[in-house]
Amino acid sequence: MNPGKIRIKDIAQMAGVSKGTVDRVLHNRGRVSPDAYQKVMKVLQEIDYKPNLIARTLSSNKSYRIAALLPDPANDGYWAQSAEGIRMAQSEWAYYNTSIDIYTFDQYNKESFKQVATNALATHPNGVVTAPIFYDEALTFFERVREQEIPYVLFNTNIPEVRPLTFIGQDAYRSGTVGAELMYLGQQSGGKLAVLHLDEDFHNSLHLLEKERGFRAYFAHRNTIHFDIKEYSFRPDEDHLQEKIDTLLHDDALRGIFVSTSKGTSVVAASLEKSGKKNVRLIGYDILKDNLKYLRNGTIDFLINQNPKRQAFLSVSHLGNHLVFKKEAPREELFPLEVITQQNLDSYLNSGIH
Amino acid sequence: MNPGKIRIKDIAQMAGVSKGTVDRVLHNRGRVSPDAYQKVMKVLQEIDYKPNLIARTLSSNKSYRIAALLPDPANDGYWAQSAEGIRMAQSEWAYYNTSIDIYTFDQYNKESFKQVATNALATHPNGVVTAPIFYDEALTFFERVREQEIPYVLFNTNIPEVRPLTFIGQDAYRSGTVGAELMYLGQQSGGKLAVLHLDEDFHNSLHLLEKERGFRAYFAHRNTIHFDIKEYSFRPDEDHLQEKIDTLLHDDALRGIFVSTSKGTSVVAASLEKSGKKNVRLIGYDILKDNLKYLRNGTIDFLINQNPKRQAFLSVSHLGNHLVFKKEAPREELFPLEVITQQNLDSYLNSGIH
DNA sequence: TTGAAAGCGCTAACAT
DNA sequence: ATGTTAGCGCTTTCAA
Repeated sequence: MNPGKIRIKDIAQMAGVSKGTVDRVLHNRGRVSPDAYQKVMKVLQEIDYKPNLIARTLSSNKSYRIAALLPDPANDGYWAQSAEGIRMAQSEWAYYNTSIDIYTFDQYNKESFKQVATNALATHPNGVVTAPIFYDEALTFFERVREQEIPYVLFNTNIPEVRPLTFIGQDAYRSGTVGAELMYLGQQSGGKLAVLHLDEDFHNSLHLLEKERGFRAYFAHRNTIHFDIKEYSFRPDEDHLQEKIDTLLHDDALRGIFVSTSKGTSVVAASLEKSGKKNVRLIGYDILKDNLKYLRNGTIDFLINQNPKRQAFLSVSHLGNHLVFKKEAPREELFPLEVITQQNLDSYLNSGIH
Repeated sequence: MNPGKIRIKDIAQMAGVSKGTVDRVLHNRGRVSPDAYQKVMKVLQEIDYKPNLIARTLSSNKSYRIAALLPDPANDGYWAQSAEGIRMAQSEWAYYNTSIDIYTFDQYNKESFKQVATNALATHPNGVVTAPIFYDEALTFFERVREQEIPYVLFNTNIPEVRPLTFIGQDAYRSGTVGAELMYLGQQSGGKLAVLHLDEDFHNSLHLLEKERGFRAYFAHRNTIHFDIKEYSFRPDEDHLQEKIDTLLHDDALRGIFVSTSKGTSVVAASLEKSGKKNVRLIGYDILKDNLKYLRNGTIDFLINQNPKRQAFLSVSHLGNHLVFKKEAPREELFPLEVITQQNLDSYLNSGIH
């Protein structure tokens, strides 16, 4: 049927040992004499052995449980998309005896994260995927996860110090330079620009700071361009938030606003639309329901897509491949910085996840 | 281990028959007494049996050959990327006893395609993936393929009439409107625009015509914008090609050029750079080596990414899943229309295929 | 018409 | 340290 295919049995024959020995060498299970080891390795080097993953999976007949921790998707379009990605992964991995348990926590409440994380860990999952939005709490959590030797994948926010199996996300600094580039496109130099962060825990959100740094660097490196760039940061539950944004829009010298979060984007867009100003460029993040109408009617000029659905989906994929198929996962996978405009929006909405 | 899972053995037990009988019922193989049939069906109706696809695949121990037909990647950056995608698919699917044979033909020679297609079909592959760039020849080819009941996937160029298992590509019309949008960004109305096709067989290339149609439609729908849009089409081996392009660039009223093919993009960029003109916007296709430097130095303003590598890779994936795992493939998968700029280019170059 | 059994390639437990 | 063997769930062949 498949003449070219080399099986463990064949390797054993070629090396003059038994299947068991080959298996031990392949998986570094030890209990192999140096002599036998050499013989097997020699054969392995000569041929390109590709294990039959189907047989491997069937044989080991293991089932895996992956715990996925993410902020509550209710009332939050961004995390809703992440959750959607996890759900797609669920049905995909069901074929491989791998289930994904979703644990959601309150994105505004660190205690809630700690609680949920403890619960998740108590079930002794075989792997963990998380969007570690609380820095300190994530550190202690992953210390415990690592103690139990459970592999874990991070998405959305990176914490390199915890050395995850994989990080899935974007380069925040470059994201900022892309924002700046889109801001400058066809514009004239001069006037004011605002960088606006709308986040619960801004000063702990390294990636938002990085976006801003990138945004500023773009202009700083071009000395023919001069903008007065101001930073504003607010909390979603801040008092008089809407008024504060209205006020900053009032400035007639304002030429553009770069909003670093998806939820901030629609909030600012609402104000901007209300103000009736046509000459303020607005750049924000993500293809969320709340953002769509503003992009369509031109209030938002560009969105940068962080692709939360795919981030979540791929996080599970990498972890699943690691557990089930023993494939090695990349240390990190940085998504492209997708620019969404009125005209290409639908092509993104209609495209699948694969 | 996996308590919820029902196996054929379990069904047999419940129905009071043997595994073999259940299998015969499941696959309508006949040779089952009405009585036994009833008993099995009754159980099947009560439970939700999901066959273990892994076991099925291993057991049937089939191997599959997929024939991939595409233009010769030598000296063509675009098709080189497609070929790269096929090669990645090769190593991916080698795990599943599925090999992919690559057949390349001369993209400027229909006879070559016919010849190669005949050769490929003569090997009786289990599936075919093709970029059907020659319309008429593709029609007759797929007629023969269908006669042999071999499933086939198209990518790059769609021919809906041949009803492929799946089409992988982009919406060419929308691609044109995206090009137009990028052309208009921050520009003032008035002046001339050029749509340039550089293709061997332009009038047979429906998708290039569609791009142009989309490009024009964008402006036609906005009656505040007025551009004089001219179409030029050349063959890559056309006499005095470079001079002709130089000439059209000479026009001082020219404000922008939309090039509908990837190879055309770098050709025009070379002329444009040489001309020293800074006020002509250039929009083209694809992240090819030849295009990169022009995007980096600002000669090319935007690229629209068709993602040939991923198109090819996914074509094989869908076909492979169909053959090996009996998964159903989507009728078509349209890729997002990705906008590539100076700043987000690297994020695309660095990102993987998954 | 039916049941029993071999086997797909790999893993892992079990003798030796 | 090494070889043998019993599965994993399904397909398919072979007796009965």
